[in-house]
Amino acid sequence: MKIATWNVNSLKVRLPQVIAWLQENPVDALCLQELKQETDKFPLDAFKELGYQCAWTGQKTYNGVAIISKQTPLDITLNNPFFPDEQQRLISITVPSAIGDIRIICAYCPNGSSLESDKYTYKLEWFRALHQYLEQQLQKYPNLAVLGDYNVAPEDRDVHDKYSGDILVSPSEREAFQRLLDLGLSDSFRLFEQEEKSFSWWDYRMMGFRRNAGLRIDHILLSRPLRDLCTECVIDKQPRRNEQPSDHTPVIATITI
DNA sequence: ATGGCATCATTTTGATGA
Repeated sequence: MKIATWNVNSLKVRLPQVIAWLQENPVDALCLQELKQETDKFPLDAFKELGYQCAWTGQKTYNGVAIISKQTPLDITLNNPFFPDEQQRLISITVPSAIGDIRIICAYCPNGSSLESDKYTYKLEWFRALHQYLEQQLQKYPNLAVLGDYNVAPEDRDVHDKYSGDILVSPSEREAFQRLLDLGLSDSFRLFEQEEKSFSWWDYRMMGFRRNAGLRIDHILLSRPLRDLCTECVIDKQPRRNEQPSDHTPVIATITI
């Protein structure tokens, strides 16, 4: 099976690209972030026509997450039960498979803005609560996949040379990300040999993509049983070359079940 | 030091993102 994550930066604007991508890449599950669309505006029919089912939660203007899946999503959980939050950033589903149920979690982690910002405090609190939720989920679901925009570049090799900011790479953010791995999750991209300077996001400004001035902040984390079955993880740069692209591009993991 | 681009909401400018 293949599972993927893509921050689309407005599903309304990007829907034709998402549909085209799914036709080219008929993954079993696609996690979307930054729908920027109210829940009742979700384009369910467009995905149904492709034979997909959906679980989603949205809000006006900001955030919003969805999981598009071939299997019927079961046990849909919106948000984090340990962290009351107006912002729609987290959704979980369960799908059946030959190795038993697989829990798929789609996350749009906060950006943080700057280290001095209240949004940064919120980001770290959000990660702490995510840690608590994943710890509980791992006990319940041994086959766990957590996909999304983490807004953390875990290591220096995940950051282009000229990046001058401290947000997304600060020690506290990296520690928060590492603490998720310490639960027994693996960054699937790093299970395999990869090209140097592999990124999943490029700034719209200053020709970021053309210069490959990017960051790797979109990740697929896998629990041990799924990690052992994971045979590939790739970043698909093609959608970033589209007209009117998202600033993020999809990451895809293959799990050979 | 700042803005640079894109999106959204309400406008001729601001908030947010990363």
